[in-house]
Amino acid sequence: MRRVPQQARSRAMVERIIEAARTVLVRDGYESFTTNRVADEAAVSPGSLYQYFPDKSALVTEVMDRWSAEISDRVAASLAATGPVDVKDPGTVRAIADALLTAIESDAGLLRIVWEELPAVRHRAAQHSLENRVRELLAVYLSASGVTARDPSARAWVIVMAVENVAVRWVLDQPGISREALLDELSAMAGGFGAS
Amino acid sequence: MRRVPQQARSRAMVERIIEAARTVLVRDGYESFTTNRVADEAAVSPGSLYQYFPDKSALVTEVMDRWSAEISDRVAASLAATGPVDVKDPGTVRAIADALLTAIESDAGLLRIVWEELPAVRHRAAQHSLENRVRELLAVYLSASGVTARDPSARAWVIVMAVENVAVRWVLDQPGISREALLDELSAMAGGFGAS
Amino acid sequence: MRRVPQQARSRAMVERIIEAARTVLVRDGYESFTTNRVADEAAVSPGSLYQYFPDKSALVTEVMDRWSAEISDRVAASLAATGPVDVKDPGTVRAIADALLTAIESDAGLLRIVWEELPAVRHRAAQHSLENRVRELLAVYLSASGVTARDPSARAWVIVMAVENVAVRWVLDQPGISREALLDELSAMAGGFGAS
Amino acid sequence: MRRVPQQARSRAMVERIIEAARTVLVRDGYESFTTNRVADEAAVSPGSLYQYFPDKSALVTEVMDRWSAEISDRVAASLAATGPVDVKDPGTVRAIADALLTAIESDAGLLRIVWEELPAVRHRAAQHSLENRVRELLAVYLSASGVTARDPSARAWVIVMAVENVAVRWVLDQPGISREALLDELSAMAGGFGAS
DNA sequence: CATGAATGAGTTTTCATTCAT
DNA sequence: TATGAATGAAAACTCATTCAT
Repeated sequence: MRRVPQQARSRAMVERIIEAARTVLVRDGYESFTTNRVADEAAVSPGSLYQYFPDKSALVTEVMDRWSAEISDRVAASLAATGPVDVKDPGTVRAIADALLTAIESDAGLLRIVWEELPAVRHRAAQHSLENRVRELLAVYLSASGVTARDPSARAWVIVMAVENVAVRWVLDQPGISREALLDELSAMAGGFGAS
Repeated sequence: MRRVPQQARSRAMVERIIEAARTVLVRDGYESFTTNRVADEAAVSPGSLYQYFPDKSALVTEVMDRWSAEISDRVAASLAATGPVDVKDPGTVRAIADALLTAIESDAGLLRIVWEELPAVRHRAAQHSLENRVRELLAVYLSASGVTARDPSARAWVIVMAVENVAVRWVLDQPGISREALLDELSAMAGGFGAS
Repeated sequence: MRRVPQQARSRAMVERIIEAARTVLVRDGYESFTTNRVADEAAVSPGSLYQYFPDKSALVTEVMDRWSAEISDRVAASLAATGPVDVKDPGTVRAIADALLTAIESDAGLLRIVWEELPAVRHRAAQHSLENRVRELLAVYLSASGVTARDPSARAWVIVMAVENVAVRWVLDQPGISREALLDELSAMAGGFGAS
Repeated sequence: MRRVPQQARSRAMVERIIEAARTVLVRDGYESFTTNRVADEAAVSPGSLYQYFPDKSALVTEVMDRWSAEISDRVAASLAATGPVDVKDPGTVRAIADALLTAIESDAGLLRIVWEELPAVRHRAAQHSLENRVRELLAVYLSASGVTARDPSARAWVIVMAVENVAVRWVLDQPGISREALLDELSAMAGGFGAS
């Protein structure tokens, strides 16, 4: 029998549980997300689950926190890969939207759960992390670019909401629009304000 | 004891149940939405409830169907009140967005439940009716106006999604932006495409 | 199939549950007193139990309330059977103690549970009903008789406690003392104060 | 690292555990008395606890045995301090009751748990040690004094029970009677028998 | 010996649904 | 048809106890 350091053992167990939670969430949906089912899926006893998470919602929160961290990482990675963001360039919005799409496309299953099944009230923080990420990114561009509006913060808010929600819906609803066409429209939408 | 025609009695009962369901949904949230509670609220026995609805989710579906019909009606009513929609007028988007806001503002409580608490999977049809309504309206404008795009249907889809989601989030999140400013931004967003 | 009026049906069920609770309490003790076990014993589903009692402790409370009412009734009945209580008569204490013994002897099983197993904190009211009963009865005698003390209320309290506890311990511990001898001692104890 | 003889280490561990058990019992009550909590409080692993105690109830028993030994010691100490017990002196009962009060007052917290929360069945021996102690003491006095009764052992039993229970209730219920008044009544009660 | 992670049967309670009346 | 008492499977969570290290 292999020697496994304690630390490693518990880490492995936590990982197994979180992984199982994610699986159950995506496979069965939030209404069927039971602590017992997660324990089953993780091949772990219900008691063990409660040694690492104070209650069911802590489990969900953890899954969501990880998911939002992943999104952030992926957005950052995509942007880095695209090269430096020139804040004056109207292509910026496109790059950001592109990065965002890349990030959320990678786990559409969980995206659907987060967006459509989780009771928002209970998980607002993690749920809005996407928003925050997009807001941060666009804020830089918007303030730097020549875009003007009577109420700049209103404009920023509207653009963030629009880009975020349209991107999510495109991934979830598969409306038969090409990725390129979508990006075209999104940058037109944000950039077009210039003419207003 | 007055004789009440069966048909009428049943109709009244169904109405009472649906009304109670809506009340419970808005007052207590979806997590506390139990068939027993609805029966209580309707002053009806649980057994009766099951005489008209095969299961709990049918009840929710019915509430949502009615709600989306109301939204449609209100949008139509608002537009009618504003006067005829001139399809060439860039003010059209503003009018539509205005009508949409008016419609959803009138029952923000239920809007929140529908948007943030209901498991979307089970009620996709009703939930998407808003989109369909807006899509129909904008489709007319977009096709008639000079707005051109490489992919007109993509453009329409994006605008619909953007307007709808931004409007809903504005109502639910109360982001401290005036109604007028919001409408300004929304029409700029849609209209701005012209320059693209 | 016999027609049973609703009212009668639920009454019967409540009775079955309370009876089962009492049985389980006496047979298995408080630590094994489970809602599921009570439901089993009553041949009723756990759900039914909760239709009549808000929680486990309400069940216990009900059993205890009934038990203390029974005790009261039996004490009253015994005293009535003995004939009128002459408040000046030193035999009064004996009569009261006798009545008390008769009352608690009739359900020594439950007496043991109440006295030795129930967490006092949670059921103080019902648990002290014996005390109250004894206090009331003796209060009349003590105030009317020539018994004097520097602090009459202290004397009353001491006698009540002594009679009550000694009687209970005699029933529960079966110390090999005859009923008559016990009554002799108790009245000597209370009456003897006269000489102090 | 200092070498600690095994024996000594185990003794220290046992002590720590028992001490922790007592603390938890008094601080949190019997319903919250869990082996894990005791282990925590003792800064010891649950596994270690089970190396010295076969199960939870053995732990409780040990705490109670120690407690009753302490009571005995304190009673003895109080009596010793008061001076020699003159077996003919009617003040003897007073001295004994006084000693008893002193003993149980010193740890009213644990007294309450023992008297009101612990399932008596499981710990009868320890719980009755108080009685035994008092019985022994009073037995000497009663047999030596001129007190006569038809059944002397019955009389002894009654007095022991009365003194013990009244003393305990006085400590736990705080009935607003002075210590002196209580002692007066107790000795009157026991001594008054003389007149019977 | 000591550890403490892991266990899993068991606890209280809920609620969608049924069915005899 | 309407009732509502009854159901019972299942949920979240606990805790005395074990055993590999």
